[in-house]
Amino acid sequence: MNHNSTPRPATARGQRTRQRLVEAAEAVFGRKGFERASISDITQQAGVALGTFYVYFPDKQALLVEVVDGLGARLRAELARAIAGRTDRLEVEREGFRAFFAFTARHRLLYRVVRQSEFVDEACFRRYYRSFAAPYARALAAAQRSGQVRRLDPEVLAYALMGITDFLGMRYVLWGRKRDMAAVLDAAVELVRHGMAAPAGGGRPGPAPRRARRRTA
Amino acid sequence: MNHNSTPRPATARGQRTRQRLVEAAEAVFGRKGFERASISDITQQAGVALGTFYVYFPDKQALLVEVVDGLGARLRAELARAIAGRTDRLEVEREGFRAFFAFTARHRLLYRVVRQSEFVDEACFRRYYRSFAAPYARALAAAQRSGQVRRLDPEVLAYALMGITDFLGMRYVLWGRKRDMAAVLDAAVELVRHGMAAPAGGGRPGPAPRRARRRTA
Amino acid sequence: MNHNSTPRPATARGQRTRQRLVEAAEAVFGRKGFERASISDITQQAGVALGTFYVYFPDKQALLVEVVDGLGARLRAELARAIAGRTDRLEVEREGFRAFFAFTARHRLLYRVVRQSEFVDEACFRRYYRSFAAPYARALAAAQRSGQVRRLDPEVLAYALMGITDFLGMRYVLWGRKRDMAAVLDAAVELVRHGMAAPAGGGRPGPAPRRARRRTA
Amino acid sequence: MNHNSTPRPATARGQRTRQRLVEAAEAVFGRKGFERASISDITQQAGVALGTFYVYFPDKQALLVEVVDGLGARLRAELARAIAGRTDRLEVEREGFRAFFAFTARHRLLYRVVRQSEFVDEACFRRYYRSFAAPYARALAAAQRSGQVRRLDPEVLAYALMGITDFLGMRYVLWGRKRDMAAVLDAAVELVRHGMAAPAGGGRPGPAPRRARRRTA
DNA sequence: CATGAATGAGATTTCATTCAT
DNA sequence: AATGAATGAAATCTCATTCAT
Repeated sequence: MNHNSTPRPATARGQRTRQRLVEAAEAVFGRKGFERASISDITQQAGVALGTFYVYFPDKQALLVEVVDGLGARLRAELARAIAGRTDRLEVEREGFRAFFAFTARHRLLYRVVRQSEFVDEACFRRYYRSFAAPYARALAAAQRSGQVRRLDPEVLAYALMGITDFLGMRYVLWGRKRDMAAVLDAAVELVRHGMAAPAGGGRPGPAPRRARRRTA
Repeated sequence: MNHNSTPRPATARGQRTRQRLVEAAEAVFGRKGFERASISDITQQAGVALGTFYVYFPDKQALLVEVVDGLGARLRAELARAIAGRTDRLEVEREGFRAFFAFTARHRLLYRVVRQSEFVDEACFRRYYRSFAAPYARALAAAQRSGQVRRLDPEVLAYALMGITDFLGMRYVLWGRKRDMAAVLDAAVELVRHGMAAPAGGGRPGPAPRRARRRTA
Repeated sequence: MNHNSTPRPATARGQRTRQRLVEAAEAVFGRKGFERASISDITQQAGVALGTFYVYFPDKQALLVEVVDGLGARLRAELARAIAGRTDRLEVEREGFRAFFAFTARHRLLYRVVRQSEFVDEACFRRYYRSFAAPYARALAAAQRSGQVRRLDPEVLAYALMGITDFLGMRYVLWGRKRDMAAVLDAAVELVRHGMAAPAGGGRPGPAPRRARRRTA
Repeated sequence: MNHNSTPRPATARGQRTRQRLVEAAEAVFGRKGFERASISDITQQAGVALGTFYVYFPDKQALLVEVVDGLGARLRAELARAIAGRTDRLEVEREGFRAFFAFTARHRLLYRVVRQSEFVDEACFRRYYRSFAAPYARALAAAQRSGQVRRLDPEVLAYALMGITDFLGMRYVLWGRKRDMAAVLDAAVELVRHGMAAPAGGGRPGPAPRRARRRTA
């Protein structure tokens, strides 16, 4: 599943140069956007000459694909680490959300880079989301079989949960600094656990929405 | 630089020309994407000379902003029409989802246009989502006060619900033709209503995920 | 000697509009330079519509010519007023210098407008300077005949004196605010009167350069 | 915006190309004027592709500045050569005038280039004149201390002398072919030496203005 | 491997001028 | 007389890509 056409560099020096370019591209694509980022921006950021780019990549698009695929892989690894060993599905959801927000906070450009790919290489863009959705749906299906999770189409459920995470990350990690992420996390998990319908007998004015118990940043 | 340098046209003829440009831009941006669409593409589509563009807009970006704002206004109007007169909050959610999917299906290209704006005029992009989130959160808060909706931070709830809709629209309206939207709608509403936790006593292998009762396309 | 081709407007309203355009052009040409000033800049400054320009002038160049000719005429009139009735040639020089500096201070854009014409209509540019030089040279020749002025080619003398005035105006009226113009005037007149050779017997360190007796700005 | 965005070329080939562009610009700016000269004119004259221009200069303005600065440096060098070794101040003035006229005659078009800079980069324009005025004034001050020159503010004197040269150059080198430059030179030097006041006892009709003894072209 | 000069197609943008009203 | 919409030629500037070293 190698989606670009240039072979891996033969020498260790080449490996390093290539890596520098990928990292530079992540920063530059995130900052300026794909179209506005020039190859020259990237090579300057990487500290190599312009022509060096074409030693490693056939064109700008290939580099974006590599960056997006790489970001996806890293995020998947981080999520796997966060939920490793847990069996309670709602625990898993909570820790998955938390890990995603943390990753987003550390890589604030992630969204922009991934989203750019929609207009450059749609296959890459879809692959990104599918690479999360597929195992997610499988895990949800397993949890349904074990009776932990309501019987809904697992793929629909997976995309719905990803949508929640994505939008809350955008709104509260990327845009907002005003709000305690722990409260957002609690609210999201509560929604996911119980749905938005008020608990039975809840017609009378209840207490104010639960505020976060400070747990983590 | 000057955000108000092009005044509204003084004559009816000017109004018409301007409108032609906006409509042409919707088509061209949707078809080619913002960056790949040239001013010349737009003026050709509109049937006017290249220079005419600059009579009405300072640059391509200004036109994108106008298109995105207009699109948001139309979608908001459609949503308002869809839920008009309904009082049951979960009915409102269902009809809102349905209307959103229908709108998306009719303007599949414009989904892309909105997303492109993130890299062109981020304020416009955020404004787009906020213009939905703000009234959404207010409506949810009202439904909480009337005891229909669980007490969660209304804005968080609004963004979570928008995330669900957005991702399901992307996955099943834009990408997938394979699946019956009614089933997706049902699953989403069920999730929203009850959450994902299995109903009490649901340990035994239940029936397969519910398939949609055919209602709408 | 009408150097442009459009006839005078027939109505009083037309006269006024035309005059507004000339005045606007003076300001705009001075501020932005001829090439960077657009017809639209001028008509906006004048408060008329774009098309109105072509009612009165065949093109931008004709307007510059009119502005330059007009400025020359006004300056000549002012100089004539300043020296009227004086017979002592050095008095005349002093008052001429003074009037020029005063005019320049009031019309700081004069230089820029006149100088622009060199690249637009060289005939106009030369005419500007010749219209000063010719009577100047005649007056100097007369003063030579009456024994007031050293016998040098009067035209050379005229251009030399104009050069002095022009450069001192540029340096001290346009660029510099640090210096008292009266001192500059005194120094210029002293140079013109006696030349720069030190007075006989002036080998020893003389007094510091004469400072201006405050007379006028 | 970035005034240093184009670094010096790294290779000898680059140096040569850059130099070719500067020389082409001198020719083209002189021939057509700054505004009427297009980048394409310059690159064609230099025999390189259009895009090559932007490898070495951020815009046309930067090239003009380079041309003007270079021109000033060359003229200063020529003046320095012309007066080297002379101690008599009036000899220095005469030789300076002569060198200036000769330079102007050889680079008649570049006179225009310098003047254009006023409307493109005023700092450059002022720098041009100041770079002559400052050492000129210092030299005059020294000559005053040694008793050769009348005590007048040296900077005023410098600008006055530059004005004389400039206007005589314009009138007799650029415009006029009718007159022998040696006569102009003589008259200028005589004015500078003695001033315009008639010598004592000069009331009677003297001889006609001295005609040039043929010395130089 | 690495370099950076060179290219030229293509995009944006400006604006003098025309013209129907 | 006055208007302002419309034009399209021409200019500037960008940049992915090639290539000789």
